[in-house]
Amino acid sequence: MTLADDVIMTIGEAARESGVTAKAIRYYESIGLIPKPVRTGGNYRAYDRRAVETLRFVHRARSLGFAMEDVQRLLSLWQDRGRKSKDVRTLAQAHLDELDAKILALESMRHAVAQLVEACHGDHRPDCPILLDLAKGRRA
Amino acid sequence: MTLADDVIMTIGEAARESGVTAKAIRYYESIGLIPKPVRTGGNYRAYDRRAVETLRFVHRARSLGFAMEDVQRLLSLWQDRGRKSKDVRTLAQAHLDELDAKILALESMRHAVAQLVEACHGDHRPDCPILLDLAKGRRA
DNA sequence: TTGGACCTTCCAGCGTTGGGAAGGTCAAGG
DNA sequence: CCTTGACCTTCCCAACGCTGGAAGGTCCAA
Repeated sequence: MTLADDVIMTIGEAARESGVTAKAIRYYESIGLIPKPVRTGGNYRAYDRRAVETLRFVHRARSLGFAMEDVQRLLSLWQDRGRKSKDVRTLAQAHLDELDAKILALESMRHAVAQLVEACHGDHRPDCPILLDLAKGRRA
Repeated sequence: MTLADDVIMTIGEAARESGVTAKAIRYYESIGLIPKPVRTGGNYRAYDRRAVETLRFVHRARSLGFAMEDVQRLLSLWQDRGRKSKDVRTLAQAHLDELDAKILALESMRHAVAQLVEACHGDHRPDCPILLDLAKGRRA
């Protein structure tokens, strides 16, 4: 146990514990992704262990590339005891498909750019197949 | 020759010829990526063959994933007769490295998400390794 | 009491368009 | 000549997911 059950943190501490910046935490709150925390006498946001766990959940989901909308749905499913794992899996599978599409697009670009780089001798002379390609559009 | 030397086009025609939308052409002009075209009596932008070639150049560069800043530099190099092909190649190589980095990052995500999807049986039951992972942070 | 580290809210901006409103221009057809 | 409709103009807003900064309040320790 790193955290006791009754620990109350400021936004800065919650940020360090969760990996989400304080700015981002306020932003998540503003868009309704996470609930509004209670406030201290000095109007500071006060986070408990549970809130920090939620933040960590969000942080991990974001780091896996899930869009905010997906994170919202994942959070709902997480908190829904009656969820069907199928719904979670479907969401993740859709994200996987998106990742694949992005990777394919990037690899296609990578291939084309790599060919151009290879074709260019890269010396002091002005002749350059890269510029010729961009200008005329020859795709080998 | 598809285009005669003295053809003058409206923004819509230039858009169709170049692959860049009219909206994007105006944007490129607003940020100084392309020069301001002359205007007709009715205040319409008038593009000649050269301008459309430039737009096509931009379009191809963008489609290869070059950032606007890079496109700007590529345009300059293109128009510089005294350029060194080395400079062009260096730019393209840097972009290639960026593409590789992005692909690696996405593939790392893809790997993690794929594992989660595989681990989840995806039926009517609520138990779901995906949510467990996001919550507890176990990365296999 | 003073300093400095933290917190607060609000506003603005990043990049690359796309959408849409409100209005001007132009060519063709009646 | 007038209308129609396709095109053009400028301008502002939305998207994404935050980040930065300004102006000011709170808290703790020396």
